[in-house]
Amino acid sequence: MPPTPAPIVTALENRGHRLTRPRRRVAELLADRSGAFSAADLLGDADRRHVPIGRATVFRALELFTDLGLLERIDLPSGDHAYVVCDAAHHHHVVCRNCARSVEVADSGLQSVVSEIGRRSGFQIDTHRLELFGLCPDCR
Amino acid sequence: MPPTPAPIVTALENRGHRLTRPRRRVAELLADRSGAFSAADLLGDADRRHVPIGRATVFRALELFTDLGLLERIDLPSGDHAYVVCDAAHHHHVVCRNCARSVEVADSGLQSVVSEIGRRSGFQIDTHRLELFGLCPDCR
DNA sequence: ATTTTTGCAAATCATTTGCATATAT
DNA sequence: ATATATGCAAATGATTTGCAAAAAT
Repeated sequence: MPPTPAPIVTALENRGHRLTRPRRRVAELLADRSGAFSAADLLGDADRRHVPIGRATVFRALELFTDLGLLERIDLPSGDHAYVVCDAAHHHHVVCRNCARSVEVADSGLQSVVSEIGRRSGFQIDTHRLELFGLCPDCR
Repeated sequence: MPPTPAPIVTALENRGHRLTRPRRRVAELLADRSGAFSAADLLGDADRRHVPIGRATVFRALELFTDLGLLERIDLPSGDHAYVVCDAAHHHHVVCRNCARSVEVADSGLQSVVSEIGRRSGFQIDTHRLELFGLCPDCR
């Protein structure tokens, strides 16, 4: 049985969630993924690798991991939902439209753009999402 | 029968789409909406006002209008899909998390943030989406 | 021992599709 | 006249739910 990625173990423990076998399995599947993927992709991985996990459990784990900040749920230009693994706290993702590879990017100056928009619009801005899509260096 | 909003009429004509009764009806429903709304919201409007339009037709009109740049499809923090009416060409939307009111905002300095990210990540960035959520002046 | 989590299958929800009919050009 | 668009009802696909059994603390 492959090892369960440490950050996931700690994140679960910190918030009093149980470290179950199915959650570990999902964590392993995630560890082998790079870039953006859908719930269906993960279900497919599990199937292909004969890792037994219930469909509902996968959805529940994705939701939990997202709450814990281990994943972020993004929306592709097509409108489909996808997930990306997160390392840092606040950041955004650039996703390759060809191979789905994704990298986290720092908030380079976005913060001031956001406050500028808040000022101009009169809104009190709580959240923002910046999603970027294009071609990664390899796919260019 | 209420008037069909002019920009919609011209947008359809320009691209050789037919100005049908159902599309006019959708256009009228849109005109009476402010802020972000879902396909279901619109279907609800039609129902409530006894405006007869098929469900499929509403979805098809929303897709068409989005292609024409009259609407933008956004994703709420909840992950639900929503639409907002667009005036300008390129812009982003701030959506009130309380009343769903939305306003378009200019690209204040975002362009340079995007190119900065492109440079740092090595990606060739084609598209980006910035969605902002918070409280509008009235809901604060 | 107790509480949380699982897995299944059924339910739900949004969106799409096929196709015969109606409508705009 | 002819191509396009509609409406229906059925299909699809993704995600969620209820609930009894299983596993983690």
